[in-house]
Amino acid sequence: MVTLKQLAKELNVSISTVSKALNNSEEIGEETVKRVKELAELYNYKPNRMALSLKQNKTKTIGVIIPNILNHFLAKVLFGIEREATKLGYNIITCISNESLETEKASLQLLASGSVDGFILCVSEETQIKNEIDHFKKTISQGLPIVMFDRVAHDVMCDKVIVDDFDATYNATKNLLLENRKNIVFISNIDDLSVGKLRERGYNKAILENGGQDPLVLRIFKKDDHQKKIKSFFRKNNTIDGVVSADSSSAIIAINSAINLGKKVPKHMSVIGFASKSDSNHTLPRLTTIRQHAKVIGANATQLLVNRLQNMHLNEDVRTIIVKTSLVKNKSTLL
Amino acid sequence: MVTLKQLAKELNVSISTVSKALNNSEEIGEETVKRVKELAELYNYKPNRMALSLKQNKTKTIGVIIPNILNHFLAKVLFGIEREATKLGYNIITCISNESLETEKASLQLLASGSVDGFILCVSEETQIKNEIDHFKKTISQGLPIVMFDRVAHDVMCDKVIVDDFDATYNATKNLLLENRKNIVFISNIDDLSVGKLRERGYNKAILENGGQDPLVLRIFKKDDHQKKIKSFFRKNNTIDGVVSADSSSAIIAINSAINLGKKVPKHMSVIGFASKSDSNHTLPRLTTIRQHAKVIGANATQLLVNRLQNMHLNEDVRTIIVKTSLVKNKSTLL
DNA sequence: CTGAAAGCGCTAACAC
DNA sequence: GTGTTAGCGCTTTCAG
Repeated sequence: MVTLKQLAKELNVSISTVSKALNNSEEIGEETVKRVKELAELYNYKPNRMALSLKQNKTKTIGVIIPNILNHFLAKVLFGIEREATKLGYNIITCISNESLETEKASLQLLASGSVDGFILCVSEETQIKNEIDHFKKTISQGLPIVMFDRVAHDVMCDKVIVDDFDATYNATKNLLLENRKNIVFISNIDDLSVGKLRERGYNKAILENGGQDPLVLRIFKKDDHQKKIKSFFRKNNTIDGVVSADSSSAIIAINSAINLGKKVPKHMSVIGFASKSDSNHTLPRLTTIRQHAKVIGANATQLLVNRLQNMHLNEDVRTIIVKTSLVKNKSTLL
Repeated sequence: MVTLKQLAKELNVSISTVSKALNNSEEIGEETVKRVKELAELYNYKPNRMALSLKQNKTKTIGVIIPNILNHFLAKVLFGIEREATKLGYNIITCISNESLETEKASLQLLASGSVDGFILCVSEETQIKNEIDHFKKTISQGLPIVMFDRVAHDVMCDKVIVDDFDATYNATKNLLLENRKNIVFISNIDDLSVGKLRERGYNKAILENGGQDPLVLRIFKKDDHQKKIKSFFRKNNTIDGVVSADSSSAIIAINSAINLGKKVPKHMSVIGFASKSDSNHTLPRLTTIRQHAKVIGANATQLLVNRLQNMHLNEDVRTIIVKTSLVKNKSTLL
């Protein structure tokens, strides 16, 4: 890596002259600027980012902490964050908390010591269960803004980007009721999470408003054999004619299990689930999906953070952006 | 962020005393060390990473450039990299090339100017097609080691971690031949990639060796409607009794399409595909899968890089690690 | 127009 | 034992 010092030496000028020339300062003579720029070009000079960061006390880097990168939704948000960050001239340092509070804390700590200008994060499961928020508050009070997305800690004052989870399942369930479905089950493998709870409540509300049946919830746990659990549930509850799923995997398995049991989808059973476009290709008929617009969420979060970083002095009020889901109707439902 | 300077001032000692005390230098008096550490603890002092990086000319950060984070295999490798890097005391900066040569170049350039100590990357599709390697060579000659995984540029001298793609499909196809399948098709949506080509060749070899049929390849392109293409292929080629798939999506769609057309899997048709465990849950019967051990690949790549970083002076020979796939037999095949 | 010097936060060789 | 100083690469004020 060539430095200003080396360029200066070779050109027989001072370091500051080189620096100014490269930064198009008006102070430097035209001729000198030309000479400097040519040599810099030749040697492919790029200012050292660490030195710049140290000097300017900003890193142009965003710390991203997500609980699980193998979750397709979270990966997609990360994609959105990366793309927007790159566009705005920021890099991202990614840490994976693995749903662990300790790991989340450690990553926050580590990156807070000068590696990043701020954070975008999705709260880990353990953190949500234990309702710990001190580490977030501490980070913010150190002058590092945080933007939370999807799973957020409501008691932390910071910018947030969330999904209208409640409305999404409420509307999806309403849709199935409109199809005159009489026995709709809600399937979830994320009932520990804030968003999982919201989704369940949306379903509950729609069912209770309608009054035709009682809410019926099938909870899937990590240790379960998902296929076996769903299939045997359908076998025992033979009158199920509708499924609302809080996650994509359960929805896919639900359709395939129903077909395996000889049912026709959507003739005998309609299925709606939170999923992405590629997921919906994994069933025939294609899954009617609740889309969360993950990339938009990532982009929004990034914009919120960068905006705050660039207006730190203004001390703006915190904002919460709600990204509306949309219901993409495919062939696993009638209407 | 509290600095050494502030601690020194408050303790009425010099900056270097504080620094030495915190670094357990033998030079400093016991009493002083204690005072310093207590205050540092109180203020939660952490050395500034940028300053350290600048001083020591190493960032303890790895640049990771991957073509597409929405690809489950790549996301999983990233997960493996992150976990191993964290374990070894490194952070990762992630850039997504989006399969674009230009983006890949830009990321490499940007991070090479002092942000990272080295790179782990998977070559983008465009880069492979155009067979460009200058940017890699340049980076390496600047003193930044590169480790390539999965899709590699063979003409670049660097450490590599690859998969035995050829053997994997060769063996998988052999397996179907052992089941006495007579009309086996190879389905791929990645035939542009080096790994896609290797997988096809493995299939070809097994088929040709056997001599019962000619190789038969169905290529899926991004713009295609994958479901439609596979389903109509099966309709037109009604005697297909075996599928080897180079990607998970095609395998899943193949099974579900076959079932949709009234065939029994694996009675009438066996299917094997590259896929992960979670993918194999998306069909009933579960997909017999070729597992690539993505996390292991990520961990190996990280170890190679860190090892090289820590032994830069030794100038060791480059190494290529081949991570063997394994064939996980589920119920979409007979044997 | 150009250069010297200070300083970002830290470490380490070298005084005292 | 503790402090002074130089220097990592850069920007920027202030002198010349």
